[in-house]
Amino acid sequence: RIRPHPIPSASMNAHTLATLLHIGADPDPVLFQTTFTTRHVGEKETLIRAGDECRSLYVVHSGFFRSSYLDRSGSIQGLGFPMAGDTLGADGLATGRHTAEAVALDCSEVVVIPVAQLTALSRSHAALATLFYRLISREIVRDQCSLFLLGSLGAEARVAAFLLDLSDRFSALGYSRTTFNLRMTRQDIGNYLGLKIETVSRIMSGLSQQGLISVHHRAVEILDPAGLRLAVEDA
Amino acid sequence: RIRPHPIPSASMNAHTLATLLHIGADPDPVLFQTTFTTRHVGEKETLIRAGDECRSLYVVHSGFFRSSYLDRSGSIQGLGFPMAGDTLGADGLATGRHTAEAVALDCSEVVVIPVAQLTALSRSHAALATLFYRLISREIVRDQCSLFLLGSLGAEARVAAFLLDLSDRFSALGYSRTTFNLRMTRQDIGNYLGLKIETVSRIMSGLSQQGLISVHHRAVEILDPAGLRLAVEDA
DNA sequence: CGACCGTTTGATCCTTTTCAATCGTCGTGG
DNA sequence: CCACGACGATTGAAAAGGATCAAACGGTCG
Repeated sequence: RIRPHPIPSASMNAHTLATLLHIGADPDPVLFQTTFTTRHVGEKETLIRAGDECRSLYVVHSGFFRSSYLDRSGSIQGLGFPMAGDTLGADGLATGRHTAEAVALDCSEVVVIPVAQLTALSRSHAALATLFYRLISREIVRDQCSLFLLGSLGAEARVAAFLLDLSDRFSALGYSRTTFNLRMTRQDIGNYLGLKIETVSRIMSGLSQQGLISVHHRAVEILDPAGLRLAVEDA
Repeated sequence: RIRPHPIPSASMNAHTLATLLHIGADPDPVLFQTTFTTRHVGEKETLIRAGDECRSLYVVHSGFFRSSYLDRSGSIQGLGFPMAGDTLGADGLATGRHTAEAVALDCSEVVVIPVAQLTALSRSHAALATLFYRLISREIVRDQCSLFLLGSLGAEARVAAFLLDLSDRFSALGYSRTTFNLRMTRQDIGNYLGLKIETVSRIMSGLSQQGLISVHHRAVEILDPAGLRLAVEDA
């Protein structure tokens, strides 16, 4: 599906990028001089395909993605739902080829960081090198949290934790902490949490009946955050 | 437990490090000049504690580790069993504090890469920057594979995949691909695979009865690698 | 030799999956 | 504008997979 209108292209300086990433950076003039281009990604468009050569990293500027790992045998494992400030493609640096794919669930915009610039800029400016290392390391922390979710928590706790995580992230971006629309399908949630979609649906209903949330398809309202946190803990 | 004899300390140049990591590097003379110190870690000694300030990354030179994520509520999630060539501590770069701990299961030796040198060397030598980025990115790939294990595979498949992974890694280090001793307890395996120790034990016995492996406590022999791979696939 | 720690095995319970059917919503075309 | 069709979501009942509880076994170290 080709976008009918010209693809908007803009640029962003490194200091703004650091702000977007919530990574504190000294107001080094070089950070203002260094700019990256941004790229538009249409809804349902695949930004990164598994097996692709890794030419750039991407930092989400706006929009919403789904990233997932594809096994040769066809089964899929959701890895996360990156949104503004999150990084895409850091898995590709290791071997030069991406192992995970990234699809936009919303019309989105990403900051493009060519790998060539990654090393070139690391070389010229220590502040940028630090920025990049933190960027990539954050992916590790995020993945390890997900591992904890999948390995140690029961189904209800996983869903509760998932909703609380979304709540926090939306809130951090200035959206409502309590009321939001899920951009992903139940299938996507299931793939991410290691649950079948019936289970996800059932547990959503269960949390609703407990009065912790209110759900209508993709519209979610968090009624009792403390209660949800409790549902995560005691599992 | 204090080691009674003096702690051996040596150094390793960056080219040797790149070789250890199986990361191809041009024989740049600067790689030979740049050296890192190594550090001994005694059996059961904790190299990295969750919450510690992140001063260095470590690359395992010899030995065997267990790394795990600790939740505030006390529950634990195994993250992996790093051995020679694997990296420890890359989670700490994001915030400056480690979120995961690393314990030596064997008497081990690690190459120390101070974070200060990480940026300094990235600045002076592009080849080293590339090396470091690959190093850290590889952790992401590894974690994402684990996510797939936990999210998409059943208990038997997880154990089978775990054994095959160990087999590959031991083989890559020059040890036997078919016969090896597990350095970790069933509990450690369970924490890593998101299974209870009884389940791990039962499945080991099951694989043994199917003639795929032979187990006696921690001594494992892989009798039918293809069969094991099959056990991973069809789950 | 005896105590302890890690492992194995069995029986039962609980959670999640599976299979199946229905409902609701949105988009399309009559 | 309404009807239809497609897809996603929900719900129920039965089955499977792990967890839990409980007990015994085996090796190691004092």
